[in-house]
Amino acid sequence: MPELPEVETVRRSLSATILGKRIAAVTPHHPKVLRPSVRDAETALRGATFTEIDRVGKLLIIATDKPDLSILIHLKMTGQLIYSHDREIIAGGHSLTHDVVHDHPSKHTRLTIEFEDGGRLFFNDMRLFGYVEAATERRVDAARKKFGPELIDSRLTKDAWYQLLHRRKTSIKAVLLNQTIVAGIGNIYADEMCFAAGVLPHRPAHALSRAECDRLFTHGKRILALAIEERGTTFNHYVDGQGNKGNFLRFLRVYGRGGKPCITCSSILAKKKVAGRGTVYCATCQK
DNA sequence: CCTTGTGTTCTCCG
DNA sequence: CCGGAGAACACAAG
Repeated sequence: MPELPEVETVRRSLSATILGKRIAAVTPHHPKVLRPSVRDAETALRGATFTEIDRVGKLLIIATDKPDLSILIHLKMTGQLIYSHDREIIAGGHSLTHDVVHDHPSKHTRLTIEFEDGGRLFFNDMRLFGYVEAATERRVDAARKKFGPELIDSRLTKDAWYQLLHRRKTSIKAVLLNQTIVAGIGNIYADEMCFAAGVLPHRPAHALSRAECDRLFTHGKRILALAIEERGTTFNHYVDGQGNKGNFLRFLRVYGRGGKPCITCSSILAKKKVAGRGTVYCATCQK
């Protein structure tokens, strides 16, 4: 599942490949992926050049050189954005190589954006929850406003973090997953943060002590930073902008490990639904 | 039946 | 009766 570290990795990898390239053609392979409508988005995108890629939480915001046009992209659960360029090296009139980096479009490719230099950007999404949206500045501003601060934002202080959490009556897991309270955390990192902080995910947020909130703050920042460094977690579908898997899977201590022994105390990790999501935790290590 | 991110809708409470 | 919080539902495919 693409969460903040995965989307940030996609942002960085695509920033190195698609910026400054003019869009020659937009080919939708499924009607519900392009917003606000297939026709409007196609018209807006054709001839545009991507100038900068920003990210808020799990949402990518790509600026263009067209007036009042940005592109919002959300990968949701199974979305992938993969850039591919069929490289042809011509020497002495002969084509020496023709490397097709990826087998695309695949059956889950919902959109292909072709650039004038021959490079192509594929939007794949098995589940069809993700979208590519042509947006005005007004729309982008409205989208940005819905997000709370990010845990990796250096402007977010420990005190402000405590203020965000300690009044909430719902579970700490539901708070961590709520994008309007804190942006970018999904099911994988929520469970990892609770484990690292020694906090049971179903505890009401307002029942957490200052020390427990501080531990969530410190470990949360550490986990997200390390996950970005390791280019994200590939559990099922996630790949970066070049089709490469992330390396953070080997750092996971609880997610996906329900029924297996705790890394710390060897007791069997519990698994149950919290905040409507599958949740793994250690009933011994987490209080 | 399970998996999950988020927008929408419903319910509850003061 | 309004507003807000929180929970439940809808979506989608394998």
